[in-house]
Amino acid sequence: MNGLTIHEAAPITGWSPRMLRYIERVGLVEPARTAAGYRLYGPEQLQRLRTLRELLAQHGFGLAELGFALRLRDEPELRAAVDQWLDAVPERPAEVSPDDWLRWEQEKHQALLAAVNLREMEIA
Amino acid sequence: MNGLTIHEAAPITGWSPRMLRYIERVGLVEPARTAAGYRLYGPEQLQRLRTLRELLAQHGFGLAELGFALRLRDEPELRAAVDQWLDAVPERPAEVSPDDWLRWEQEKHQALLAAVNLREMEIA
DNA sequence: CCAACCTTACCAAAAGATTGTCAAGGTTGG
DNA sequence: CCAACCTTGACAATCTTTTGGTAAGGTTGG
Repeated sequence: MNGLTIHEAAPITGWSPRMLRYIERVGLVEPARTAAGYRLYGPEQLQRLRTLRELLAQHGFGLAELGFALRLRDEPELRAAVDQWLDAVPERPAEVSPDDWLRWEQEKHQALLAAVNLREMEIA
Repeated sequence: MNGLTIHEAAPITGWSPRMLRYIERVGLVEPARTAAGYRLYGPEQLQRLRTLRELLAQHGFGLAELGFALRLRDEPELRAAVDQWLDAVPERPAEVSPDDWLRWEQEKHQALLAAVNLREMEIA
């Protein structure tokens, strides 16, 4: 039996047994298992669980956010989509010429009508 | 008046005025302002708001998660802390020698006692 | 074999995120 | 100046996430 059971690991790490299972389901800190399926927390896992407490406490975020950060590094497609959206047009809207703005103003009413049409299409 | 007001931008983007303010508070899509403080949505913001709809719908996550991804790129300290935690010991716990495991087993009882002491210190 | 563990799977309370609505007040175009 | 916008802020309904508990059943050490 090379590791601590969930009820032994709980008081050491500061998490409840319930939360240790939850943390595992989110994908952070996955302990080894015995042949029968019992969780076994080794030194690495215990250390990780302790630092996890500090990490969440010091910067103000939760398990969901950290789980999302994990997804971002595990799923390249997701990472790419998010990065692409975040990278888009962060610059000042100053490079638009007066002509463009004029055209924009003229198309404003048109755009509103288009939106109404879109709404109707969604309803139908 | 180079841009759409919040009630004009709403039907075009598919978000409600309330949500446009919420999206701004999360840090995604911040429109320009008039001297009096009125929000002005330009072509970039409108495009961003439309793609935001798709992004959230296609991959299953919400504004909070995307807001956290934004924080990760805006706050280097946060990024470093999260990366450091996620990078830690992802390898199999197979490199531990039997001697180490023996020592670990012997220290197990000791660790539990230490945990109890810690608990008492927190209470006091 | 039995007491004391462990497992998964639910139900539900507490907390947080999302969304609407309303109130009090400032801005603007005619 | 007035109607029709806009602003921020607060309260609240709703939905999801977080957390605890409990039930039904398998595992283990003595």
